Amino acid sequence: MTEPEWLRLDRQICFSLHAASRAFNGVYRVVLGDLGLTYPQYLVMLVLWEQGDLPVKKLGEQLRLDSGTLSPLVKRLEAAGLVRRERSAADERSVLVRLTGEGAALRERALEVPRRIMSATGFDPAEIGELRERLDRLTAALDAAARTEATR
Amino acid sequence: MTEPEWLRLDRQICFSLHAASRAFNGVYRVVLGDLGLTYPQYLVMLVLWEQGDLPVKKLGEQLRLDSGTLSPLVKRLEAAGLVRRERSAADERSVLVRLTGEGAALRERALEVPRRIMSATGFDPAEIGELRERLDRLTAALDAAARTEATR
DNA sequence: CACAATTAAGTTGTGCACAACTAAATGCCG
DNA sequence: CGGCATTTAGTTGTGCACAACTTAATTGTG
Repeated sequence: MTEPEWLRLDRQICFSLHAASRAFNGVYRVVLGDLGLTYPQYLVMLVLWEQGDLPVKKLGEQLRLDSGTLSPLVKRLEAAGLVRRERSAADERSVLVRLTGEGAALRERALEVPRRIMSATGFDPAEIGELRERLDRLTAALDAAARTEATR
Repeated sequence: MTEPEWLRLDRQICFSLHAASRAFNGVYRVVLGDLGLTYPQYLVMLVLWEQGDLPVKKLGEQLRLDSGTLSPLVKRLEAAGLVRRERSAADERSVLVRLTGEGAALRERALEVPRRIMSATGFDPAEIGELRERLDRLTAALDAAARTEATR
């Protein structure tokens, strides 16, 4: 394979992933519009619904997002009345993110989201599972490589 | 399957894609750092290297990006000395993006990028091809669904 | 116990994505 | 030909991602 062909191929691969990510985002934008949530905000709410109130730190670990992204995002959720932020009494550095009644109630309306997303993909559950497995493997490899490259 | 389980599953799927996209971005950030390019800027340069000078409009069609994203991005490429922007004489609405000598020369240094990315994925070419096929199919389905949902 | 290192959250600055809008040039139709 | 719709860029505003930095609280160690 000649080098120019490598560049062509690379364009196709990186472009495919970029496009898929943006397309997914677009569908979530439409589906979540009804709930007044963005896609990353929905991810935060999913974690809170599943695991209950959590400090910002724990949220960041779950979603692999740092405080630079989470702090303003959580503030917007608070402005929307879905969560409250409370300094932990035990450790004043930590801020606990708590669902409000309204935030907890939103879960009911969110229950229809997954099915709408699934049907938008046009994939059956098995295929989705396989894709997910592949993406997770890819992510792990890429994260490892980024660390190695960075310290090269 | 109970409804809470659907929410759990959804979190896993959307999260996997989001994570993969960001992980890819991270590797490109490291690899492209040497060239002084971001990932979307690299995509623009790939199109220009492959297809020669293009108006902003055509670039946007290729990359599915609108002028709100492309205008400032191309300006940054111009500030970096990689491209020039020229109003078309034939149609004064159109702006032609032209590679400078420096921009064209950068292609040489970019030739190593695809191999570094490939090796970072830990996937062989066949597996990458398969993943790409699946992602493209997913993107097509999602785009179609977003249009249907939007007009529902 | 005092103080240096660590940790949690937040802030600042850059860049991308996208919606909504503006401005200017072109095309088309009566 | 004149005026209106369309097309092409660009602008504005919001939100996310991330790097680099700041601040305040806590931990660990001499």
